[in-house]
Amino acid sequence: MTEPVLLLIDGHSLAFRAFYAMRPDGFMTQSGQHTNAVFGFTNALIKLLQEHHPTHVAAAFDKSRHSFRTDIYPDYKGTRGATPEEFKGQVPLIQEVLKVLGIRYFEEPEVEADDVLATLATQGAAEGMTVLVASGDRDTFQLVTDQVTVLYPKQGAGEMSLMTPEAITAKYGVGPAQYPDLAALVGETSDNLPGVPGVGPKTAAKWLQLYGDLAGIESHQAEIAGKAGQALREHFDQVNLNRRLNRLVPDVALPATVDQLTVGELDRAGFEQLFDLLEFDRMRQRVLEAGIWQIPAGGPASAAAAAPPLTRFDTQGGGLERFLKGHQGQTIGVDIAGQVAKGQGDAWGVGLAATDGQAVYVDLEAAQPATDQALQQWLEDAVQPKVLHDAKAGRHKLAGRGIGLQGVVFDTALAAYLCYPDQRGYDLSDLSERHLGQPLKAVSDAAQGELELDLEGDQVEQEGCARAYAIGRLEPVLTRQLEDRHAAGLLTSLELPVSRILVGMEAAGIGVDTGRLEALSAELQARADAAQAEAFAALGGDQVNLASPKALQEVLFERLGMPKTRKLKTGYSTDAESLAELFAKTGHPFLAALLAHRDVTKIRQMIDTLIGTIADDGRIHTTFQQTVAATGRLSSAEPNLQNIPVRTETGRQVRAAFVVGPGFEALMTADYSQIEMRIMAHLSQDAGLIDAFRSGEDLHATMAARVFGVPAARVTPELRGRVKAMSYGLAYGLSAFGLSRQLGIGPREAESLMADYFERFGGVKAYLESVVAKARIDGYTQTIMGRRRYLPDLTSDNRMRREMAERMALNAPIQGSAADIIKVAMIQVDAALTAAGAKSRLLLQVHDELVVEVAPGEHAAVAELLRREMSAAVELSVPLEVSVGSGPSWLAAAH
DNA sequence: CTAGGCACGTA
DNA sequence: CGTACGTGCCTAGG
Repeated sequence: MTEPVLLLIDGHSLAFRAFYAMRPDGFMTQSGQHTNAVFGFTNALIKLLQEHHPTHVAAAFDKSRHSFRTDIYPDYKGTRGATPEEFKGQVPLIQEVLKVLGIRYFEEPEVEADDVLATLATQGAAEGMTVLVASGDRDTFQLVTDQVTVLYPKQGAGEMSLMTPEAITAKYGVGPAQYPDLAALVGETSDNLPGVPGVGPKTAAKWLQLYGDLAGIESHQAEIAGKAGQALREHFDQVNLNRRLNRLVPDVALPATVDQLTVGELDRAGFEQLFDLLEFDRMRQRVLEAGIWQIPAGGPASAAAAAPPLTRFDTQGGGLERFLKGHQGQTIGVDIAGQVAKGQGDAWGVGLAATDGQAVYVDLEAAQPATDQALQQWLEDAVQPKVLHDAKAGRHKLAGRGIGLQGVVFDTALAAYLCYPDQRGYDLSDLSERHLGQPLKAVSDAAQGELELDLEGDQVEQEGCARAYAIGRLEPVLTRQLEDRHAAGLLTSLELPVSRILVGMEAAGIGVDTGRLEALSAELQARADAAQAEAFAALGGDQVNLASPKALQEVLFERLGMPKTRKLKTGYSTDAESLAELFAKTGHPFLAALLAHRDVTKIRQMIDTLIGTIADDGRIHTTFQQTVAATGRLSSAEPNLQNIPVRTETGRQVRAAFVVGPGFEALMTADYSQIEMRIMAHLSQDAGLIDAFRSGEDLHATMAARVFGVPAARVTPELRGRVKAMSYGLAYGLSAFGLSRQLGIGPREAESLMADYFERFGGVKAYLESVVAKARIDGYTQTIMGRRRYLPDLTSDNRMRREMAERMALNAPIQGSAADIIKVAMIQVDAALTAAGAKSRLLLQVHDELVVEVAPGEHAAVAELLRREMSAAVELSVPLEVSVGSGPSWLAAAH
C-alpha cells in the first residue's frame, strides 16, 4: 500500500498566474472564448499530478470577493482592480475541466479558498497523509509542517518551489509558524494590508527571533529602540488586524472529507466534448497519455469514435435496396463523388450512410440499372431527409447524370460557415477532426482526380462511405451549435434555399459577345503598347518592367529622384493615387504614360481572363461561393463576375459584352438603392435619417442641407459629395483622418464635418457607439436576421487588432444585413418566377443587384415582380427602393 | 512550383 | 489610419 498523498490546489491563484503567463491572443476558440488560463491551469495540473502522484486531489476557489475578512476589514484586497473580463469566463471552464477529470473542487461561501485548503490540509495531516498545497498565496506558508509542503510558483517558468519548513526558514529567517506574524508586521500589498512603515522582512525576522511571536514582541515593544520601534508602537493595531486577517481557518465545514478526495474516473464523453469546445487537441493527448486516469484499453479513441463502426452494404446483392428500406425516413449522410467546373458537373459515385454506421456506396459507372434507378428515386424523393457537405456542388455533379436532389435538410459546410463565418475553409476532413474528434483518412482530394488510378476500387468506396458517415454524424453536432447561436433558421430558411438557387444560376451562366471581347482586348493591347513605348521614351529608351512595382520604385525614387510616397513593407507605393500625386508635383511624362498603361493593361488582362472562361455554350459560368465572406455576402470566382468594371468608359465596354442569350429577350438588372444607408437608418432609428429617406428626393443632398443648415437648393455638389463620403465611410468605421484623406481636406475640417454630421444625426452616432460596446460584451455582432460574426479581437491588447475589430464590428451588421436581405429577395424572386410559370431566370447577384435573363413576353411582368419581391424582402423603418432597367446587354440594362 | 506583396476591379 | 471580396503579376523562397 503506497502512502497516501493529498494534493490541494488554490484554483484562483493558479488560474490567475496562468492567465498572466500566457498571451491571451494565442488561446482563443473559434467562438471567441479565451482559454489561456484554462490551458495554463490544465497544463500545470497535469504536471503536478505526474510529478507528485497524489492519491487524493482537490481544488478550492473563492466563491466571491466577499468573505468574513471583508466584514472585518472592508478594504481587504481593496487595491485589486476589477477582474479582467477575459479571465472571468474561464473559471467555470477550469471547474468543468476538473469535473471531467474526476477531481473534486470546493467553492464555499464566506471563506476564501485558502481557508478550505487549510481545513483539508489539517484533516489530511491528521490522517497521516503527505499533504501538498499548490498556491501562489504566501498565507498558506503557515500551514507548512513536516507533513505539509506548499508548492509555490517560481517567477517566470512553470516551475514550483517546494516550501518545506527548512525552505521557509532559509528564505525568511523564521519558521512557518512565525511566518504569518512576519507577514503581519511587513504587510501585504496585494491584500491592501499596510505593514509597519520602514519594517521589512529582515527587521521583522530579527524581532521574531528575539521575542518568539507577536505577543512576545508586543510585551517587549517598549524595549525596541529607534525609528522602527517607534513605528511599531504606533502601528501595532494594524499589525494585530493583519494577523487576524491572515490567519487561515482550519475548520471550515465542508461537504466532503479528505478520504473522499481520491481521483475519480475520467468522464470520457464529457472530457471529449469539453476539450472539443476548448479546441485543446494536443492537451487532449497529454491527458490521455499522462497515465493518471484509467483509459479503457482498446476503448474508443474519442467520444465520437464511440459511434457504431462503419459497416458497408454490397450493392451487388441488392444492398442499396436493403439499406434504403432499413432506413426509411431517417436522415442519411450523402457524399457525391465527382467533379464540377463551369457550372457543369459529373458524378461517378454516391456514398450513403446512416447514423447507425450502416453505409453503402453506389458506383454510378458500374451499377445495375435496378440499383441506379432505386438510387435516383431515393435521391429525388423530397420525403427522404438528406444531409450533404456542400449540396450545391452535389447538385451540379448529380445533374451531370440527369439526377435531381430533393429533401436536403442540412448542409454541413453551410452550417459550419454560419457557426464560424471567419474560418478559412470548411473542408470535411477538418470539420470531422474538429467536431467528431477524428480526421478522415488522408485519402486526399487528389484521390478524386489522377491518384484515383492508384486506388483500389474498394478504397474509393470505403472513402465515399466514410465521408457520408462523417457528414451524417456532423449533422447533430452542428445542429446543436446552430441552435446555441440561434442560427438554425438561417440555415433552413436562408442558406439552403439560396444554395439551391445558386445551382441554377451557375448552370445558366451569362451570355457573352466573344467577338466583342476579343476586339476590345486587341484594341486595348494596342493602346497598352503605345503607352509602353511612350513610357520608355520618357525614360530615354530604358525598358523597365512597367508591371513590376520594384522596378518602378527604382526608376521613380532612385533614378528620377522623385519625392517618396506612401511607405510600404517593401518600399514606397506606386499605386495610381501615389502616381497621380507625383505627376501633380513633377509633371513627368513617364508618369502619365505609366498610368495610362496600367489602366489599359488591367482591363485587358481582365478581358483575357474572361475569354478563357467562356464555356462551350458561349456563356460564362461563375461559381458563387457561399461560405467565404465573413459578413454573409456571396462571393464570385472563376471568374469573378462581381467586379466587372462600370466606372470608366473602357470598363463599361466590358460590361456591354455581357449580353442576352438566344431564346431570351433582354437582360434585366434590379438593384437596391442606398441599401446600406437604409439599414443604417433602420438600425439606428435616427429620426433625421429616417425622415430624410421618407421626404428626400436626393438623399445625400437632403442630408447635406440638414448638416450645413442650408436650404436644399443651396447645396453645392461639393457639399453633397462630402456628406455622401461621410455617410458611406461611417459604415466602414471611418476616422476623421481617413475622411480628410478621402476628401482631400484638412484633418481639422474633416473633424468639424464629422462633428456637424453627428450633431444633426445623433442617433447614428449613438448607434455606432452601441454596436461596438455591445459586441465587446457579447463577443459578436448580429445582422437583422441574426447572423453573427464573432470578433474576439475587440478585447485585444494589441491596438491595431482591436481597432480593426472595431471597424469590422461597425461594418458587419450593415453589410451582413444587406446580404441577408438580398438573399431573402433571391428566394422570393425565384419562388415568384416559378409560381408565375415564367421562363425568365436569375443569372447573377452582385451584392445589391440581381441580373435576370428575361424570356420573351415576360418583360413587364418580371420588372414588376422584381420590384415587388425585392422591396418586400424585409420590412424596415424606411422603404426599400429598387430600380429596374433592361436592355440587350448588362451595360444597357443599367440605369 | 508556391506564397506573399502589391495593385485594382466591384459593392 | 474604411468594410467585404478575387485575380493578375512579380518576386523570393523552396
